[in-house]
Amino acid sequence: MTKTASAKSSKKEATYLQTLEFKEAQAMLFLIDSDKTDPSLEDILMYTNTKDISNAHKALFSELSRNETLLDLYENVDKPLIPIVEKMEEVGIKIDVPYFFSLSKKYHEDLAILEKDIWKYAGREFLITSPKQLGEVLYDELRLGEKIKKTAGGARSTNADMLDSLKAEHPIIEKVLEYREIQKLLSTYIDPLPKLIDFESRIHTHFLHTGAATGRFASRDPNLQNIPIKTEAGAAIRKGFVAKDGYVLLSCDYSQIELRCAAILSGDERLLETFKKGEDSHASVASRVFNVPLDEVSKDQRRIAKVLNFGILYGMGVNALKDTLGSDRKSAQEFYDTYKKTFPTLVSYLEEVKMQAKRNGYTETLFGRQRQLKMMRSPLPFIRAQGERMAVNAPIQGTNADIMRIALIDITQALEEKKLTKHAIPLLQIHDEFIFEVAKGYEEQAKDTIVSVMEAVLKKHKKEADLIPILVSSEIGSTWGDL
DNA sequence: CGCATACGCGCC
DNA sequence: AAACGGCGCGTTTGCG
Repeated sequence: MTKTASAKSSKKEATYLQTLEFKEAQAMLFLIDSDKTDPSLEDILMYTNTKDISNAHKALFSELSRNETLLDLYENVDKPLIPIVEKMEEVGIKIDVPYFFSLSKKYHEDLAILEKDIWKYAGREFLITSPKQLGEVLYDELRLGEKIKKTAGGARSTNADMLDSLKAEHPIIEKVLEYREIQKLLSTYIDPLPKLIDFESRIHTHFLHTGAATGRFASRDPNLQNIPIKTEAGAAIRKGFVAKDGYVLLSCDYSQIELRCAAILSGDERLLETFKKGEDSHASVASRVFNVPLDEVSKDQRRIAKVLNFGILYGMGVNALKDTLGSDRKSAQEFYDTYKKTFPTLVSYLEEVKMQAKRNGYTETLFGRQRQLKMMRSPLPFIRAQGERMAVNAPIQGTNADIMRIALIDITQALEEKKLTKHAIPLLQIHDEFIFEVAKGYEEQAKDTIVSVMEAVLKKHKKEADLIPILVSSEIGSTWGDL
């Protein structure tokens, strides 16, 4: 059997010769204890106090069977998902290798120029990739920055936020930021990815179905869930992910899914209403918080509402709000208070989640997936606060993750029923979206099938939660960058 | 030399 | 002071 499966599938020697039995055991253990992310064989044997995977599997199934909800999740969601995800890994996604090479050449040249510029400004050569050395140059030698935030380890921070605030003080800053961006793209994506291709120029990630404590997948070796998109230089990388000849790429993503989950879980009427009406949710929230008509919401008001919306999902405090908005403490506090006053049911829901987490030691998603949060009972206030933030986020992120899992199963079934299995093939899952490879001529049929299945997940599996429309937007293109 | 850690940063 | 949830991964640095 897979004796060879390395202990913690350690970075270097990860062997992925994992049996179905092992993966099922992982899935069961993860449903029982969300902290057992990507459990190793040893973890599983240890937990079940058994000597082989077969007995461990039996033991886990027997324990899982004592909880109807978790057993249901296992039988109908996590277990059937295993072969589906395995198939996605096997298929992989094609990349345009010559294109990656040309990007590499260009960016390495850019990098060399930036390096020279930076050394010139610094008055000496140093390792720009070393935060320690960069800190010495900026803060000791060039004497930039008055009040420098410290890192967790006590060093003067040189992160992008810090550098941004120093931009006006010295031209070296902008160059360093550029250098960092290009260096990141080269070393993490552009240069490593082409080394990973198979005979068809396809690369194969490994999805960890027990990868994140909330129920999300993780993607590893390589991680294809963090391919750049934000900056122009980064987005260029997505153009290197392509459909094979005769096919196109199709992306289908849930829009505002986490905020919709928050609306459903909380039952907050005002939040639900913005989705019922199909409004731009950030603008709509802005209109309510700032008490202005929807069509008079300013750009800045919308921006603030967006930060508030996201902040709520993450358990953000006033301090973080202030930093994110770049505003003063007083107005941050006002925004925060007004938001809470505007969505009282949402706030009381979040309080309820924290209390439940403290009482039970775990949170639950809409579908009953648990996240363990024993830390809620810690004597240390900081740990408890951290637990509260996790507690607030876990049901929201986790419900989204459940919906994605169920959607993938339903999509697979629908494609089989419509005889589209060979013409529309799922390649990637990226938390709120799927990427498919679709045969030319089948674009519309595949898109319609997938979108309607995705939009129907809640009303099909959770009728009582069918409160607002769940919308999916889709794009078709010959490269990922076109989506 | 390999390994763990700190730091930083890519994505949702 | 401490920073808003969930991940994976690159480079540097110090250690055994």
